[in-house]
Amino acid sequence: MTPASAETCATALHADLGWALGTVFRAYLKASDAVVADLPGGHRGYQILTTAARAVPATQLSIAQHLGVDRTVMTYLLDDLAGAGLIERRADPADRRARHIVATDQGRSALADLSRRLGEVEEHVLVCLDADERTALRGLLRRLALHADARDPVADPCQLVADTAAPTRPTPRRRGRAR
Amino acid sequence: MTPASAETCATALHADLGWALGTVFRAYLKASDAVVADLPGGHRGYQILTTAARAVPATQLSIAQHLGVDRTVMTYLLDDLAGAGLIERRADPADRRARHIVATDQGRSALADLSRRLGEVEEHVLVCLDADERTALRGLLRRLALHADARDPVADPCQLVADTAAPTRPTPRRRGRAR
DNA sequence: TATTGTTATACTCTATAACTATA
DNA sequence: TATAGTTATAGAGTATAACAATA
Repeated sequence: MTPASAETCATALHADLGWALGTVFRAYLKASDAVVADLPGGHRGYQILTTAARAVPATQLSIAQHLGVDRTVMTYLLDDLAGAGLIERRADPADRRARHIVATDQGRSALADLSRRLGEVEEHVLVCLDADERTALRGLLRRLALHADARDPVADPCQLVADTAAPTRPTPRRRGRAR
Repeated sequence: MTPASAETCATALHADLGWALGTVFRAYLKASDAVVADLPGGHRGYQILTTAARAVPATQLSIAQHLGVDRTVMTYLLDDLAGAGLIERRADPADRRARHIVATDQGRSALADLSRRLGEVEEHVLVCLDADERTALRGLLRRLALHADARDPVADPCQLVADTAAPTRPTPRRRGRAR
């Protein structure tokens, strides 16, 4: 076991927002895995269920987009949730191509239980922050998420990095056999 | 196009820390994709490079653990980074099983360029927050990430959800053919 | 015997393409 | 013609298992 481990690596990356986001996100997923383990679709199943329990029904496509899921994957996820009796697909009277996703009574009661337990997990993930800091973080993340959700196109970053003078070489992203 | 879209769905999920984290993380990945597109390993390649550029060298395994990557995947990632001339594997004099990962000169100059451009992307992702809020968010996320990084085992959540009275049914997590 | 790193393989997950039905 | 949803399939990504070298 080399001495160069935890805090060394951490300090190296502490300025990287991407690393912090990824690490916290992974920690959340890991901490909440047990709660959603028996739910079809896991974490995404829970988020679908949350959307489906709302008063105003959303279509498969709109849910997929706002959850960052491909629409073909959404089909499978909904198949499983419907198979478990948690959601239903209903024809959109205004557009017979689309389906409204609504939670069943069973889905709502499952959601209530899951929400309570995930709330506990969230607090546990934030355990090293005090009450004010937790509120602040939740608020900031929520604003960022809503902002990102609103303007999905993400046009600007393309301009930001328009001067893409390849920093290394145009490696085709896939591993090479060499050693 | 149904009226139930963006803000409807968003309000439904705004209380969910997991959704916010995932959405912001995806937004970051999307915004920074172009910057790391030509770097072997993409985002993870960048984080490995950051670690490799530090004064105190880290081993493959320690990097893998702190980046949430399987050690077998780390081998491939390092193969590509080494193939591009950005990092080197050096024998750990204290333990000849382990390899120290160090950045080459080329790797350091590539890292400098990438860091600058990723910094711009980060600011762009945080564009809807003012300066104080950005600092606050970075600080809070950093503390959470360091905390999660320090105690990887994540023992507590298992106790938190010890009373796992399956909320739905023990679905084997995989999709069923039924419709 | 346990651990680091490597390799091959099997597996999971995702996305592409093609199709149906609506608009 | 374009869009919502479905399906099959190919492809990317991941992890398991087995191995070699070292502790």
